[in-house]
Amino acid sequence: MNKPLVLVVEDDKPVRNLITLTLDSQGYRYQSAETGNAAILASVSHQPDLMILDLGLPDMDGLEVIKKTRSWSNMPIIIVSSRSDDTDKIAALDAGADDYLTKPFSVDELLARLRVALRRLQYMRDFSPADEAVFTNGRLRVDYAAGCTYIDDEELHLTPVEYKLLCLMARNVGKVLTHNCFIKEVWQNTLPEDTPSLRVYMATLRKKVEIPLGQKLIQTHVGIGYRMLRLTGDKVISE
Amino acid sequence: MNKPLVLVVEDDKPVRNLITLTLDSQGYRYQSAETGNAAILASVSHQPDLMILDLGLPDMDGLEVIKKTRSWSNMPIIIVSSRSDDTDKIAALDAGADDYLTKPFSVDELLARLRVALRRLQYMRDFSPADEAVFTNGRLRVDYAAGCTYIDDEELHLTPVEYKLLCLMARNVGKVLTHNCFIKEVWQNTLPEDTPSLRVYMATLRKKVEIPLGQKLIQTHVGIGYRMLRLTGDKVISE
DNA sequence: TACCATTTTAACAAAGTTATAACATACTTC
DNA sequence: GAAGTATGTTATAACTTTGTTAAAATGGTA
Repeated sequence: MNKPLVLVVEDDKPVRNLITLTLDSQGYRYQSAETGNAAILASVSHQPDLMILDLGLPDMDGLEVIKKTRSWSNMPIIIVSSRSDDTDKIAALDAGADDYLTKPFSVDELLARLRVALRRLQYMRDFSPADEAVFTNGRLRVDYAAGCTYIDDEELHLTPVEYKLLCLMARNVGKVLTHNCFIKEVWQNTLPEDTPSLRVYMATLRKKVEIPLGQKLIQTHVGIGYRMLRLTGDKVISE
Repeated sequence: MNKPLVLVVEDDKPVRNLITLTLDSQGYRYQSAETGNAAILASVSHQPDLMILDLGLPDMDGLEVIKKTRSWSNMPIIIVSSRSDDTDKIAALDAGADDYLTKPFSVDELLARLRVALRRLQYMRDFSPADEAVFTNGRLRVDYAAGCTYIDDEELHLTPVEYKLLCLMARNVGKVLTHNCFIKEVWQNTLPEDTPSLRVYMATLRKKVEIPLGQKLIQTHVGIGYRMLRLTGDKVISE
């Protein structure tokens, strides 16, 4: 998980600031909401990794927020509340919250409990049925979950860059991708005027993929970029 | 989960009784231990679903119990302790505990937090790849329940880390696992510092496993990670 | 304390990957 | 059709990652 996104739901500004500043200093990304409705909206649209939720919100009870969120998500929810009563804690936990801290709380403890939740989340993601997503195009097959590429049932050995390029084109079959698009995706944020290696990689990819396939797969668009052709079943003789 | 089994580790008899009686009344099965060593023994041999752990034990620090348990299990651990200091909480949570209650605690809150942990456990079991008790790949066999590894019927002696690495790959046969994936799983809470040890372990694992097998099992994906190959064993009788 | 097994660190060799250059070929424009 | 530009190809060098070994730290145990 690269910089987890935490949704902070808290109407009291000083407390909210305390939390968000702390999160920021620890390298987390965050987003905040002051009301229950805003929280639900934000959690649906931004899909945060975790929610820190105050129970006393102006527009609706925190319990409602938990229940609504749980109707579609299993994201960890950590309650931070001034209600220290047992019944409140139990109600929140049973409604689907993962942890409950009573105000005033220690920032360090909050961080520790946040780490616990994220650790578990990571574990669940690692072990949950990884996207069985497999891309197929003619006899070419890319197994994203396994990180492997096949032609028929022969495995292709691709270097990381080659694999990334192929995936990028696979996820956009039929579309022309510009040079900049490739460079941005594969070489992240390096200098934009560097295309010579892209050509080299295309050459090796073609050698590795088109030769065993026996047909053209990567099409050049002069002055623009490249695209992967959509292959039909067995043999295609195009162009 | 039919009647979850809870391991209660607590040397103070009245508290222990309070907890176990409560568990009993709620329909949980339980087992108790008064010392750290007894706890570890019990958790290995009886494989409880969850552990309730007091940090102040006569023979060893509770932190040690957490760490030892975490070296082979991901069972939920709920701390119940009289130490209310932040640093104690943080140390325990970072060592692998899932929750932390300070004495005196409310029985009802403990039960609620227990339900949270079990709820999550259930979810994880539902979604984790069908946990077979024994993994077989060609002539390699890993008995998860017993924690043993065999080639043909010869037992392999693996250190804890080696065993974990092998299990991780076994549970993901055919998939490429990234370095980070290994580090997160095996070294739990250490940070994304580059771990040269991983390479060393792979080397020893290969020596221990591939040599007696007589074939390649662990494949390197440069710049990415490793994966275990699915072997088409000679000795496989049926699918 | 000293011993043992395990884990981590360090150093270097080996292997694999990526970038660069040089040249060949194809394409576009006029 | 020629000039100029863009792309394809190949080889090589620089670089990064990985494998391997040994030694040092760690931690548990008698």
